Amino acid sequence: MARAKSEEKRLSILSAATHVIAKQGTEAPTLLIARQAGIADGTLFTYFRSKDVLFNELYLHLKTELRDAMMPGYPLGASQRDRIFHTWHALVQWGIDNPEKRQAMHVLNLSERVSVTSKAAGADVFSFVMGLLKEIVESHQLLQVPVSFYAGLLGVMSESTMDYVCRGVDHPETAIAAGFNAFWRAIGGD
Amino acid sequence: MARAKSEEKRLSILSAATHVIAKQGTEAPTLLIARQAGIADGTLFTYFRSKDVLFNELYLHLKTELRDAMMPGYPLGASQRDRIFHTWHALVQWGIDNPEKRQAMHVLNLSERVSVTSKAAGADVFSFVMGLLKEIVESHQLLQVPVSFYAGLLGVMSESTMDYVCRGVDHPETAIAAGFNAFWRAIGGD
Amino acid sequence: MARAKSEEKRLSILSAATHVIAKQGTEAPTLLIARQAGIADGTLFTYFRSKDVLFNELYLHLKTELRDAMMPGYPLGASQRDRIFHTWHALVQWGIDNPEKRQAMHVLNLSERVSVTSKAAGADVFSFVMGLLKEIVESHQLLQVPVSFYAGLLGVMSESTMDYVCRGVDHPETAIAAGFNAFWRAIGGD
Amino acid sequence: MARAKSEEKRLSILSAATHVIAKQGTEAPTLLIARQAGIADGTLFTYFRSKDVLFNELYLHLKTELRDAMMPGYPLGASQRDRIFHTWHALVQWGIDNPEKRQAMHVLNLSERVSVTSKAAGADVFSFVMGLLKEIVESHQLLQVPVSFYAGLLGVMSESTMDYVCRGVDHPETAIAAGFNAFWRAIGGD
DNA sequence: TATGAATGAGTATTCATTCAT
DNA sequence: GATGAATGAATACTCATTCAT
Repeated sequence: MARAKSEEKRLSILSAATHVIAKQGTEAPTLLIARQAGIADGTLFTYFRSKDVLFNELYLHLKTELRDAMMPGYPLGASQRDRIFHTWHALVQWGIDNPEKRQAMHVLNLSERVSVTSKAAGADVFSFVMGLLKEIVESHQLLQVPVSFYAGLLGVMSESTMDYVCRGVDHPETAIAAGFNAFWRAIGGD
Repeated sequence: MARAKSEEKRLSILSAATHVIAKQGTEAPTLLIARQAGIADGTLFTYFRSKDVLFNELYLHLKTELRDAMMPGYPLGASQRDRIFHTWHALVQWGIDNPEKRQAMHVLNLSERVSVTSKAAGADVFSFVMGLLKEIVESHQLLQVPVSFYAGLLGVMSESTMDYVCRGVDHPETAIAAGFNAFWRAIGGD
Repeated sequence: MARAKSEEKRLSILSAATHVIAKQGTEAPTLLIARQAGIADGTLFTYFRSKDVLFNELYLHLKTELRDAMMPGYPLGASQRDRIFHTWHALVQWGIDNPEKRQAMHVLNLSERVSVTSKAAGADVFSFVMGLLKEIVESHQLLQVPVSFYAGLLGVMSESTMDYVCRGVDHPETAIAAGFNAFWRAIGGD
Repeated sequence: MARAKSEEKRLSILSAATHVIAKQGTEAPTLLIARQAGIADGTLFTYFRSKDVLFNELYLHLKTELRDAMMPGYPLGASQRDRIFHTWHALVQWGIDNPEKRQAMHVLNLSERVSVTSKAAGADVFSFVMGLLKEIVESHQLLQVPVSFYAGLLGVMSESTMDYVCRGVDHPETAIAAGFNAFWRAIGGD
């Protein structure tokens, strides 16, 4: 069998890895991840051939989960602003609700251990956002630089907003909105 | 007297460390740094007591260099837009001209090895920018969130711009300007 | 279940350490001990958390073994002379039969790596000898100095005797007896 | 020149080495010895070709000094007991007065770094004692074992006495005498 | 399949000794 | 001769991965 027995165990390893990576980075020993998952050191390697494989799979796992969190309630027929706001809000809310997952994703993004291929696959998650952004940016005539540049801004500006909220803030919704407004202006809105 | 400890050698270690950290991260062996600097393994430790000391000193060294690069030509009496543009331009230009230094600084910023003290000292570099931003943001009445939030945006949006340019682009100045315009709009400019 | 941690392997590490310490002292590399024990470098540390832990455990292991060698055949109801002679003989005989263990114990006794706690525990081995010596010394009215002084003499005079025998001698029993007679006279016997 | 310039500096290195070895053993870095002697690290090696050479020379230096301390006031025509007591007293007194030198000598005696040749040369220091002991032991008819055995007893029993006194004692002379009496009885005196 | 003992390559730092100044 | 920077071999311990049980 290509994949080992218990799916539950697989998930608990991914969850343990998220926790450990968020706290200690990618140099944390696999032993810690195994302990956190409640399994023996060696067992980890029946589920993931190597540490790098684990990290690549975790990266995609997290990206997928994030995408799934961004879908529900998407207002298909609404205005550009409402649609991109929904995306922004779902993204930031997920980050705030799952700080360890966000931190782990961030660390993995910078790690050499996650392959270019995985990173490319992870970027696809945002492909649907690209379409929306393209529509907006074109209508705003901001095409000196490609849409991917504005997609990048969405990424880092939302991260900035999450960081700010996570540092402790009285009214998260105000912050989320302020962040969005900055982004909306940045891409020529209003 | 014996050979004096050579400032030139010290700098070549810092430079080697920049190169190696940019490529491999902070877990790269000191042996590689020494080799890159053209010295013996042990010699590194006559210049820096430990790996951590080296990394902390390098961090401040890079921050200082960046600050020095942002000063010349600052248009003291000019408009808000011109002043913040000068800052933006110097920052982005330095990053484009010194991709390894930028990457190393980024890695060190995230590293546990660089102490909170060093990071605080490094942040002071941008204190003069804070003043300018405060002036702008207040005049634009964007105070639902503190100025530090917009300072964060300056950081990540300029990084985004540098990444974009470094990925290879025909007209860097266009990209730098496009990035600035996005930032300027984000902070309420028009 | 996985391989159980083998008591046999633990003992072979202790034995290898005895050999190496006797030859090279406590500064001998752990690599040598591992090689001598027929295991991999790193395996040593699954049995003993650190070099110091190994040395402390070895110290107590040897002390315990020595005590066990001194017990059998102790003539409970015999004269003072016969009882202390039995002790002397067992001690010297063990030292002659186990020159490496004796040397290792000696080296460990002087080493900073063996904790005060371990040394105190090791000293308890001789507590029963202290009782006997006290009885003898008091009956000989040699109390200008405390019994511990004469216990010290027992230690160094028996060591001296072992050294002498180990240097190569025709009739060990004659030497053992001569050494004992000197000690017996030293503590006021006869 | 076979020997470097300042005899004073040579002596201060020997003195520094005594101090450092007594405190830290023979594994103490030469850097510490140099510092203690008030000279540069490298200078030590113009006076002593290597660490081992330094230790061998120090060993003989200390042995010689001890011999010199045992000579004055030797009662040539006196009784056996008085002559050996003088030797004993001088020896123990020197040890009490110079605990670091005694400790260093002890450590060097056990060290692999001091050659067999040096140790043999060091033993010669006691050759004059051997003559006296021979005379006594023969007259006491204790010749089942050679005189060297009783010389060994002199060494370890006097060491034991010094240890006892150095541990802190109210009347050193009483202890010195008690130790001597034990030794005198051990070699058949009465 | 699960376990955890066994492996051995990898790494920061120390230190005796050399040698440029 | 004196200095102390330069050298690089040496060493305890860690950890990803394998494999006997």
